[in-house]
Amino acid sequence: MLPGSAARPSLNPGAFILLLLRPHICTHESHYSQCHQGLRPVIGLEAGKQAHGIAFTSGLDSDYCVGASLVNMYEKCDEIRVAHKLFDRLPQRDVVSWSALLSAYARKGRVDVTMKLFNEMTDFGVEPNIVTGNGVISGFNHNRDYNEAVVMLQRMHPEGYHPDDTTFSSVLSAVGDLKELKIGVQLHCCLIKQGLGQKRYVRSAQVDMYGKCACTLELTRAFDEIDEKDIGACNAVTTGLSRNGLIYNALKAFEQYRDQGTELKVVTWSSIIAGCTQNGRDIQALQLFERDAECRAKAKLCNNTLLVTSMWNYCGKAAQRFALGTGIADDFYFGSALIDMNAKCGRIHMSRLCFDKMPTKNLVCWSAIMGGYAMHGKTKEAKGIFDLMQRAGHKPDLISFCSKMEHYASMVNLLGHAGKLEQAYALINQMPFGTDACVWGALLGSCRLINNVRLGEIAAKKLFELEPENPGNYVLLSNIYASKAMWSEVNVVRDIMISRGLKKNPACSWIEVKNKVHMLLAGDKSHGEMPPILDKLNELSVEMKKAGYRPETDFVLQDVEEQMLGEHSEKLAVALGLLNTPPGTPLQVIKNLRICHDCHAFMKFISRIGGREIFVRDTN
DNA sequence: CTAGGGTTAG
Repeated sequence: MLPGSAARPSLNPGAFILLLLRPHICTHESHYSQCHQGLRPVIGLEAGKQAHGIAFTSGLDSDYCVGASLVNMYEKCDEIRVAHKLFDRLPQRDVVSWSALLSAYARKGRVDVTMKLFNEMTDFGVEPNIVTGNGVISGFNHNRDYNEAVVMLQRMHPEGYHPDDTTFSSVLSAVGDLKELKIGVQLHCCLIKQGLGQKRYVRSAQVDMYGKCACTLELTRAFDEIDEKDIGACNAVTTGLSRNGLIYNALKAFEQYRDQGTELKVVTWSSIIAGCTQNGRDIQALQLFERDAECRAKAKLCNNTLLVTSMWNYCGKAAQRFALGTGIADDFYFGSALIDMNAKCGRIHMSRLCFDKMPTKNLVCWSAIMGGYAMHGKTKEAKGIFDLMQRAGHKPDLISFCSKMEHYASMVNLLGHAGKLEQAYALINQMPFGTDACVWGALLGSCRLINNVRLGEIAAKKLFELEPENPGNYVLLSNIYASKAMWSEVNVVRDIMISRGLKKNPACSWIEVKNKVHMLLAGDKSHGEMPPILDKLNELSVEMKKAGYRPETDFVLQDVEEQMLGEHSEKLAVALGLLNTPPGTPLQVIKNLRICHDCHAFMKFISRIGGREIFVRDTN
């Protein structure tokens, strides 16, 4: 929305346009302070187009400064073709507009075009400068073309540009991602020689690089040598330490910094929370995130990694309320986290809303929504997103391939559940980028459904190579054998399990009721409400039988051990939820193993007769 | 005269 005071004559019109264009990336405080003179920052492509319109009608669009800014704006809004067209029409093209265009192509991963234009600009009588090179490097980094970033540095050097602090900061980051410690150390030496050793960005970039290369000693030294430890340095040391498992030290650094009283930014919080959750410190993560009494009461129960999901569910909603009010949700990282969180909590529709709301999207956002759809078995939507993403010019990377893997896995699941095992197997063989455990796991699970020994053995063989430590695969295969009374094969699989020291994970489900998380083990007598839960289940099974429901006896065999102990844990959790929440409340259950067919039928039935939304997810 | 392009941490 354009501010009403747009035509305010006291403002220099050129400056006004710049104000309008700049804040969509909202980084410079100076712009904010200027904005406070009656102008509010505008965000997104629509606003940018309006600004372009005003520039056009006032004839300012031919100004070469405004032009360069417009090129930049269109690129940041993911409209590189418009940006290039605008560039071509600029009456005057100087090093700044060239640089804007170059970094635009670099950000898109168009290495060829970038380098072609880089060579071409001299023919037009415009000499690239250090900022041009830095822009290209930054663009490559942004697109995770780290190798290209390093190559660009090497290219700049003989051409007589002296790398500056910006160059070193971004190249160090790239080198870290490449884990090229040797180059990192060389750069460290170079920058000291050039007297850039005390620059702020360079310092935290060094800490970051050593962290990414797993050199915690050097990391700590680099951090200690920083005289003025600012927020960037602290974020770098925190992530660097927790990324290498030194979560205790990371927390210490974080707390030291927090207690200085300086304002913490979203990245600081998210990095320490990510550090905690990745290192099994869920409770700390929870406490850090929300020091709320209610939440802490819950934290006492939260001593299991799986409960992170539940924590996100609770904290995530609060975070979302906060984020949507402040515009933080538009941030790539936060936005992606919201998309991911909502999907994991069964709110795929909300994920899509968050995704659609983001004014500009990067690869991570696309991957998050695609992964969400894949997670929910919505293969058509996932595929649609994948195609849209490519049309939007994003090169799928490892993460999108992982999502794509999940997408394939859910296709395999769908085919398998429809009894089309051969087709599922054929699909796996056609996968263009190799396979992984989740795809084979889907096939094995499907084989168990209809007890197909031949394909089950193929899938299991792959899985035993890919994840020899996962007991679930052995159990599934032995169950397939058991269903066909192939007892000697059952014993062989059991023996392998024993010889590898693997035990079947005990089945366990979690449910959140009245802000408390309850853990239910099959046949667990320690839960205080077990008698009413069992009564409720009896009552339900009577109703179900009346409605013509017959338990699928074969599948009861599936988890003989769990069955012997009593009711499956997810049934217990649902019964607890039914007893303790008003009618119509949705129930969310998390289970550590896969849900069995019988329980699935049970859930569907309860959902129908009780008019409840029931959401059960496993650990994947 | 100035403005416009590039800097780290999840």
